[in-house]
Amino acid sequence: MTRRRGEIPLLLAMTYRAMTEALHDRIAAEGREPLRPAHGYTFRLLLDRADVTSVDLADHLGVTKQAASKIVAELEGWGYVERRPHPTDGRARVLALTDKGHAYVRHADEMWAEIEDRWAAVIGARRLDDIHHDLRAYVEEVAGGRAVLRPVW
Amino acid sequence: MTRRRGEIPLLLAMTYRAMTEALHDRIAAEGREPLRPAHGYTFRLLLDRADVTSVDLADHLGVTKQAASKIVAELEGWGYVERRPHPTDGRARVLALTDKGHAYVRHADEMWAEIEDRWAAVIGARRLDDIHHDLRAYVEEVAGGRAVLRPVW
DNA sequence: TAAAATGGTCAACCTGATTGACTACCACCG
DNA sequence: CGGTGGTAGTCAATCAGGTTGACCATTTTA
Repeated sequence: MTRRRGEIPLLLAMTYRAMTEALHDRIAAEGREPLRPAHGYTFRLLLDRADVTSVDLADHLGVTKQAASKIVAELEGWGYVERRPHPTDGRARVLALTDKGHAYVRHADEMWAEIEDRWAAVIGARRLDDIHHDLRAYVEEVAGGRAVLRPVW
Repeated sequence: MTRRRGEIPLLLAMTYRAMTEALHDRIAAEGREPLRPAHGYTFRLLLDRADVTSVDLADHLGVTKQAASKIVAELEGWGYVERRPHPTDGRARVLALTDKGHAYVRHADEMWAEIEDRWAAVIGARRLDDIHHDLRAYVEEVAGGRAVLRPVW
């Protein structure tokens, strides 16, 4: 099949959209809280760093601190995240995953992995390695490694 | 670099997000109307089919007919789309691209192509062909070819 | 030919975001 | 010290894009 120049971005969107939908179907089937991508990106940031504040999160997600604060409030209400006093800065709060939060991340990772596996079953794991490499190359070399993850709207 | 299982969906999101941002920067730099992905998906549908109604568009975008109608109203206001009386159904209107709409699609295709080219410059056109093939395989074989394109959030 | 289904519009509301104003605290420089 | 400017976080108002629900006009079906 020949490729129309400029068609790739659309296919990326369709693929990611379909994968996200698959995940949300599973989350809904489990009767979980309506976790959105922003929540997932939040989890991932809290896993990577131990000193994250709301402002850091806002920056990471590419939203205002008010929006980030709302997300944190939701996650706190569901028991996935805690706000602890900052050790040295009396204004700030440090965000951290609770045990429940950690457990959820492991669970979500497994669901994503299974979704990815269905792709691997069609094209082969080797191909997926290549794609991984190529996507990283775009994000790092073309997009400058900026990891803003807010949804495309 | 070894690949963590389940990492691909996140990378897809980041890549698509970065590409979309690149496009929007260009659109903004040209001083154009704030066209969103939904507008682009609309153009593409109108290119493919000559008898599209608002309900068809709603279905294609995965939104309600009211939401689709608003999008059409915007595009009509900007002169990209026309609503013509339906030849046989007195209730319906047929949507069609104006000349300005067609010109914009050509322009947008070129912009997407250039964004894609920057990726090709890093990983090679051959790799991009493979990715094209693999993405299509996911969309068709795993996601069942459903082409709902509404944004992920 | 009456009843059900469909295309489209209007209006009210929901939600996730924004902007703007404000408080409390920190950091630096005189 | 101490005041001045910057920063973390909250509250409140508003916006934008979407939804639900009611409705009319037309078309399709029984």
